[in-house]
Amino acid sequence: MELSKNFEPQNVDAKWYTHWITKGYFHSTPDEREPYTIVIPPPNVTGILHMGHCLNNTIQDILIRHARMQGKNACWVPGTDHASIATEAKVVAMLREKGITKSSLGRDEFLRYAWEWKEKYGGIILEQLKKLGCSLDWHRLTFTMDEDYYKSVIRVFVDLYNKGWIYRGKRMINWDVKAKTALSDEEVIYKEVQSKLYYIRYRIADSSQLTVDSLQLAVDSEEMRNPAFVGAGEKRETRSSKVFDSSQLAIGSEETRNEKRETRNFLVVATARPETILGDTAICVHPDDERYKHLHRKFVLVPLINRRIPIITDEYVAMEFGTGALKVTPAHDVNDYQLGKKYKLDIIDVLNDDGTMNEAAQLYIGEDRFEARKKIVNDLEAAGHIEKVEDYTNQIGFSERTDAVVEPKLSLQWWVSMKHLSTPALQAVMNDEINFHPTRFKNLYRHWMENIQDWCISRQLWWGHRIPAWYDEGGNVYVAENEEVVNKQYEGVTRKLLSELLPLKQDEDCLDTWFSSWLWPFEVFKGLSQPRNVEEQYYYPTNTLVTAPEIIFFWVARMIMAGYEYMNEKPFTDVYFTGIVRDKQGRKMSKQLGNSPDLLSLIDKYGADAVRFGIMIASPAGNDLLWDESSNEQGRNFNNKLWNATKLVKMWGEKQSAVASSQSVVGSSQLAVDSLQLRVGSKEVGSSQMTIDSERTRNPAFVGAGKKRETRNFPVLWFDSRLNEVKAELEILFKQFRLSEALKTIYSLIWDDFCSWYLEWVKPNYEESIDAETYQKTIHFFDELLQLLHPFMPFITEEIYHLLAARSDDLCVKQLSAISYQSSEILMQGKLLKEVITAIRDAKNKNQIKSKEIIKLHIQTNNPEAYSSIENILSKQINAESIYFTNASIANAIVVAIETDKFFIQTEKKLDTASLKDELLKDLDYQTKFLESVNKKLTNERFVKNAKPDTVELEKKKQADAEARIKTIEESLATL
RNA sequence: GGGAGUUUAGCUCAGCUGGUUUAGAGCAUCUGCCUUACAAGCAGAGGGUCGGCGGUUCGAUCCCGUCAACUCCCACCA
Repeated sequence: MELSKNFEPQNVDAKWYTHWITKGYFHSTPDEREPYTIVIPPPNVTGILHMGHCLNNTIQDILIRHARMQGKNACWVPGTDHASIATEAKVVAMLREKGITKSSLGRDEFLRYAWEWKEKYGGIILEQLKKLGCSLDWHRLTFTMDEDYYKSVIRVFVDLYNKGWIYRGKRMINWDVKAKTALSDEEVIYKEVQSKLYYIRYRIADSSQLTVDSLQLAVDSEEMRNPAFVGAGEKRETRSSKVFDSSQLAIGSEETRNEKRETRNFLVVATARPETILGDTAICVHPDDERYKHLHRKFVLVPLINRRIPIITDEYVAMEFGTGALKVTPAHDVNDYQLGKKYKLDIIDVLNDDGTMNEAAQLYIGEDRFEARKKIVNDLEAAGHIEKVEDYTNQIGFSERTDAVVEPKLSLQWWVSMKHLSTPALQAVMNDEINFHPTRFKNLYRHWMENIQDWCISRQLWWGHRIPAWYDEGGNVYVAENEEVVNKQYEGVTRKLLSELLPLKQDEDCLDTWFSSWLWPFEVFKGLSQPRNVEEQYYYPTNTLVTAPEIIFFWVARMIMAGYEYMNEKPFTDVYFTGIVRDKQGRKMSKQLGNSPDLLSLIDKYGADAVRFGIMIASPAGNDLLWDESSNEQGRNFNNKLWNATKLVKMWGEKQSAVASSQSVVGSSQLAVDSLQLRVGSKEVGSSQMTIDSERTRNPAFVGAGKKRETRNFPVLWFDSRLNEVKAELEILFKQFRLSEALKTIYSLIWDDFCSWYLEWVKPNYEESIDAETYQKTIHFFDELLQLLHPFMPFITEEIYHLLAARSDDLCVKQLSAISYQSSEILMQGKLLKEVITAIRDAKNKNQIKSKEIIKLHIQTNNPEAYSSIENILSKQINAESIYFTNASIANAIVVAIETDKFFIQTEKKLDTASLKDELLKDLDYQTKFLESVNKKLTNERFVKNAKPDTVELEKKKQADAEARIKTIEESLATL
């Protein structure tokens, strides 16, 4: 069969994926083997494969395929997340295009559309994962809103409610005005924004107004902390009447820093959000601020609407910021809200849910907050209330999902108290029951867990798990799995009374997406819906979680909590945190920037293997990677290298097998091997014309006829040891999750050791054929290399595996063989051989001797034995017609020194002695300096006394070697 | 403001808890090759006071301190 010039992945990838699926290799069922389980971080149903997914899932596939080849029962569970906000946003947008609004549809109708959308588009990302080669067990596909899963989420809610850990409370939350929903802190992204700081004059209320000293109430710290107590604007009429002392008004006013400010009549406040002054209910200054001491307990008027608000004092205010006076808008700022609670201020919410001004604002009703801002600035200006406007850079929160500016908003939400849940979850990580890779994420985790905040779990959305709470018209709340249970549970006095009234109404809101995904590691095995079932017992706890560090709190921490709470066991043993994929300039890949490449077109262009290679080659655990398309080229080139090696070996096979089939001897004995040194006439094609010509066979692999067999086929022996050496290294790298390193190691083993050295060493001479034993060994080595590479690049390896020989099995499930003996002696010899070849090639190159040009090589060595098994390879690799051993220096030759041996290259060509001399002098200089540094150590008594004996020995050897080298170089210089 | 990480060749990174010659890869660069598997390749080469300064040590890229730059996370001064 003729193989194409280059590897063409386009036809290969799909063929093998289908084959693997047909064979059921990815499907796992419990058996007697040790399980190795990974649950996929479920991508959003709205998701489209991006570089982050690519990295993440490639890593998981590598781990799973590796485990599968190690003989473990590998199970990788796929699934998708319903992603309430993201999906609802997509569905709303789709409906909008059709001219339909969500509210006009009603909940049930809307959900019908949403499900339809999910069925139609929700599986795209899964198909993309198949293209990438992910060996997921598709029988186990799970969706976070599957019937059983849904019920389990609800059950968990009810359970936590009954434990008293879920409560309903009013609190300042992040409000997404576009999605009209609450956001958790984690869903808010702060960005630096250029804005303006407006200095606004508030007129000080006239002397007939009241003072406010009694407003400075004691702080009820208990109430401050417990969000459950935060009642709706518990306004209290606490202002006592006290006659204003007008004499205080003028005092201190001249001391203000800004003379121009009309302090006598005005108080100036700096704000970035002038539209919120309509919700102001106080002005706050620092109690020690001399500039404002005369204003304590006085009032000001809110511009434009003339609401009278008190001036209060609190140490919270930063004197150096702005004017040192802070406007307090409890409904629209988290800190102001705290102040409002502390001083029992009115709470005036001036915004509607969609971010427009409401009636309470009095002005600009129905206008968007940003529109209102423009208008109020004009109006304030016109009324002389603006003192100045400064440019100002501040941090503004944006919704992660809709990119709308987040509005702090007071609202009634459902919360989970995290104290009880977090304790075991923190311990598990701190005492290494669960291992983080890299370990430094432990610190981050601990810090967060020790300062954990209660979790706001309600979202004002329809797509998701509807909160199982029912209300009667009296405002009473009933929580249970469904309405029937509510009715049953509350039978008796309360319910009897209620049943005569209006029916119960279920909470309109849904649960936060993470409130379902924290059950993922066990609920994919129905650990909660069917407790203690066979699968859960077998697969749980899972082995490795692979995820991005960004969601360590969103998801990882919460899964650990849920695992201990509901399974009494950790959800996974190892957590591998991938880096964040960035572009060449170090920017995070994002839709907005448009710097995220289209993965499918990359796969089309380079093949899945090359893309997998590209993303893996430089992505150490936990470190970000700067991704660049050129890394795919490296992957593609590697594909071609493998492909060409295949062509070479197959070519040998075609020649070899034609003869071997008649001989049918595969290295069964020493004699058989010798007799198999064949040659095939190059021009003849038919096997009948093939000839055996042992005389003419000079396969360099077989040298030193008198040697013991073990030392004879040096390339095979060497590569065998080298391969096993690397296998041992790889085992360690896999244990440490250093997959990028592992790939580099395999890459170099294949490209350098196998292709550049081994294949060249065993390559038959022109028009000769390879011997059967070497050929069989080569196939065997190739198989093992493909196996090592398979987890990283599954498609091409499977393809080549089947091209190399007729197979009854598949590489995908081929079990890795045990690591066998490595001969350090042979490895050392191989190293020497490589060094000598390189040095002599370099010498030829430097002397303008073409590599093809034939030379004579003389070796001066104390140990000619060391060369006996490698000299034939050596002469072939450097194009030497003969190798001689000598005791004396050879005149007019290029001299190369390696350790204590000297190599004299004789050639027809006239040598440039001047440049040779330069080279030698340079080397001499280097060696002399080196020797000095070694001598310095060895003459240092303290070094000899304190250093480990081994180290001293090593230094002594270095000394001896350097001295020998210097002697060699000096001798060589003398001969020139 | 609090915490973490990074800083090694032009670029991207190794260097696994102090001595493997005076630090390694891969890209990129340069030189020579269309050599019979591979020019998306082969054979070679050059390139680094290991961010700065101190300290510990016989010895520091590695340990400690400090400064600097960059990145991320947390907190949010209107």
